[in-house]
Amino acid sequence: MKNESNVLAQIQAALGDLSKSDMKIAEVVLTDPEAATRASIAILAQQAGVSEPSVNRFCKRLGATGYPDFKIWLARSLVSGVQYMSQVVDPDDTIDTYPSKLVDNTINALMLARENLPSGAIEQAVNYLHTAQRIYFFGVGTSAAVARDAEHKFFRFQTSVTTHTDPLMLRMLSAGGQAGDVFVFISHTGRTRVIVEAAELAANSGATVIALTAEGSPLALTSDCVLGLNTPENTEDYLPMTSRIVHLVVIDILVTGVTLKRGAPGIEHLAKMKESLLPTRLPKQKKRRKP
Amino acid sequence: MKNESNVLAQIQAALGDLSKSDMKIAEVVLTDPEAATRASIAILAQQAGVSEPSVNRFCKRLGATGYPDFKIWLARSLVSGVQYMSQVVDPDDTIDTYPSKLVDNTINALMLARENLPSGAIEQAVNYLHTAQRIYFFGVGTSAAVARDAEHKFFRFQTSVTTHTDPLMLRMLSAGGQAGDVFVFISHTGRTRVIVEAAELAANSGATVIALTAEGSPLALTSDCVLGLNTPENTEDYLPMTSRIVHLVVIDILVTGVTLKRGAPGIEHLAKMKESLLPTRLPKQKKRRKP
DNA sequence: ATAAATATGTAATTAAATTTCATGCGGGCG
DNA sequence: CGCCCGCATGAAATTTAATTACATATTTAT
Repeated sequence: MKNESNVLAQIQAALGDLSKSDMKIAEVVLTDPEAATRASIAILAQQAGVSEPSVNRFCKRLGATGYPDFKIWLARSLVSGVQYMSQVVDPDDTIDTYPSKLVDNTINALMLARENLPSGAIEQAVNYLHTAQRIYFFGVGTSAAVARDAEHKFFRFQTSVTTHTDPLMLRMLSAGGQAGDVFVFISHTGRTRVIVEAAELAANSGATVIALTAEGSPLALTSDCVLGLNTPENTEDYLPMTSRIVHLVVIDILVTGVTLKRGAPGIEHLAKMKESLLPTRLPKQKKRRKP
Repeated sequence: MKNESNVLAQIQAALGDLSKSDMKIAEVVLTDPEAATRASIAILAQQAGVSEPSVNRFCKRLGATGYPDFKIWLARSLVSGVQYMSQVVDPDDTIDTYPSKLVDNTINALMLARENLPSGAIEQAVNYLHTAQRIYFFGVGTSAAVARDAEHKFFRFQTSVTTHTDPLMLRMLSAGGQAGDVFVFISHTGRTRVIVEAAELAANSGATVIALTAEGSPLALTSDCVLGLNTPENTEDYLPMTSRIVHLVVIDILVTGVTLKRGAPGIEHLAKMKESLLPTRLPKQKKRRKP
C-alpha cells in the first residue's frame, strides 16, 4: 500500500489521471483542505457538484477506508498555514501576497516529490556515481545552475567532475564517453533538444547515462537510470521555478548517498574540505559603514 | 474560538480536574492518540471502559462539537509525514530514510523562511532592481550556482546582468560600480572574505549593494539592503544544503516582484521568452490515462 | 458501430454518533 | 442517621451520516 502521509501531495500527484468527478472533488479539497476536514460528505459532495458516493469512492481510491478516515488523513497532512493547490501569481498581488505564494508553491512541489521519490533509481544512481571514474553534469538554461551546483558538491569527492553549457562541448564530451564515465543530464521537460541529443550520444558511447527529468520524456527514454519526477501541471506554463529546486534536493540526496557509501573516509574528507574553507571566512564579527 | 491546536496538551493540562470516566478516556487517548484517531466512539468507549455518551461528553467538554470533530483535532495535533526539526543524516541511514530526511529539512527551512520573510527588504530590493541600469549577481562556492540562476532569470528582462565567480573579476567589477548599478551579493554565512571585500568595494563605489545572506553578518553590515534570513540549523557544520534553496526562492520572489512592477509589458515579455523556447523542444507526446 | 468497461447518480441500507431519559453515587443538612 | 439534591454515568431511542447495491450514463476498445 501507498504511504498514507500527505494525502494532499498524493492527490496532487494523482491529478493527472483522475476522472471528471474526482477532479472536481480534488479541486475542492485542495483549495481549502482545512474546510474539507470539517465538512460532512454531503456538504463536500454538494460543493464539488457530485454525488455523495462519488466522494466516498474518491476517498477509497486514495487508500482510505472511507470518508471519515479520509478526513483524518487530511487533517494529519495539514500543516501550519501553507496553502496547497499551486497558486498563480497575478498582477494584483502585492508584496504581502506573492512572496508567500511562491514559497508555498515550492513547499508543495517538495511535498509532492517526497511522496514519489524514485528510491530505486536513486539507489542505482548513487551506485553509478560512487563507482564512476569521471562524472559529467549537463544542463542548459535553468538547469545549468543545477548542474553547476552538482559539480560543486561532487567536486568534494576525489572523482573528476565536469560541467558545461556550451552545446558543442556538450556534444563532444558526450560522444567521447567511455565505460566508467557517468553522465547526468538535467532537464525539467526532458525535451530540450541539445540535452536529449547529447544523452543519445553518451548512451551510444557506452557510458552510463543518468537523467534527472520528467518521467516518460524523450530524455528519460534514452537513459540507463531515470530520476523521474512528476511535477504539477502548471510549472511548464510558467518559468521552471519549483522544478529546479526539486532537482537540487535530488542532487543533495545523491551527494549524501555517495557520502554514506564511501563511509568513514568520505565523511572525514568532507570534514577536511570544510576545514579548508575556514581561512576564506572572516571572523565572527566586524564593523563597517552604514548609509 | 478556543485553542483547537494541541488537543493533547489541552487534555494533559486538564488532567487535574477530570471526572473518573473522563480520566479513563484521557488515559486511553494520551497513551495512543494515533490509534484514537482511527477508533470509533464505540471502540474508544470500550477501551476506556466507559459508555459512548461519556466519550461524547468528554469531547464536548474539550470544545469539540462532537466525537468526529474531536478526532479531527486530535489528528491535526498529530503531525504526520513531514518531520519537523531538522534531522541529521547519520551513517546508519538507508535509501529508505535519508532521502526524505533531506527533503524534510528543506521543507522546514522554507517554512521557517516563510514565517520570517523580510518583506520590507524585498520590496526595497525589487525597487532597486527594477530601476537598475546594470545588475551584478556575485556568489562563490555553492552560492555561485544561485548567482548563476539569478542571472539566468533576470536575463529575461532588458537590463544587463552579469555573474562572475573569479575573485579578480569580482573585485574589479565591484570597484568599478557607479550610480545605477545594483550589486547583489549572495553568501550563506555572510563571512566569505572575497564576497565581503567585494561588497565593500561596491559600496564605496557609490553603487547600490543588496545582500542575500544571514542577518547581522559582516556582509549584511556592508549592504544598503539586506535580504536577511535566519537559518539556525546545522547548515554551517555541514554542506550548505537548505540555505541555497531558500536563496533561490528569494531570487524567484525578486524576479516576480520586478515582473509585477514592470506590469503588462514585462509579463508579455515573459510570455514571449517562453514562446522562444519552444523550437528547442522536441514534440510532446500524447497523454495517457490509467492502464 | 457496438459491446465491454468504467464512471456516476439514486435510493436503500447500515453504521455511527447524539440526545433523551433513567439510574446510581456521594455529600451536605435536617 | 437518613433523606434529598446534584452531578456523573449508562441504556435505549433518535437522528444523522456514511456506505452499499443497483440502475443509468459515459467512455473506450474492437
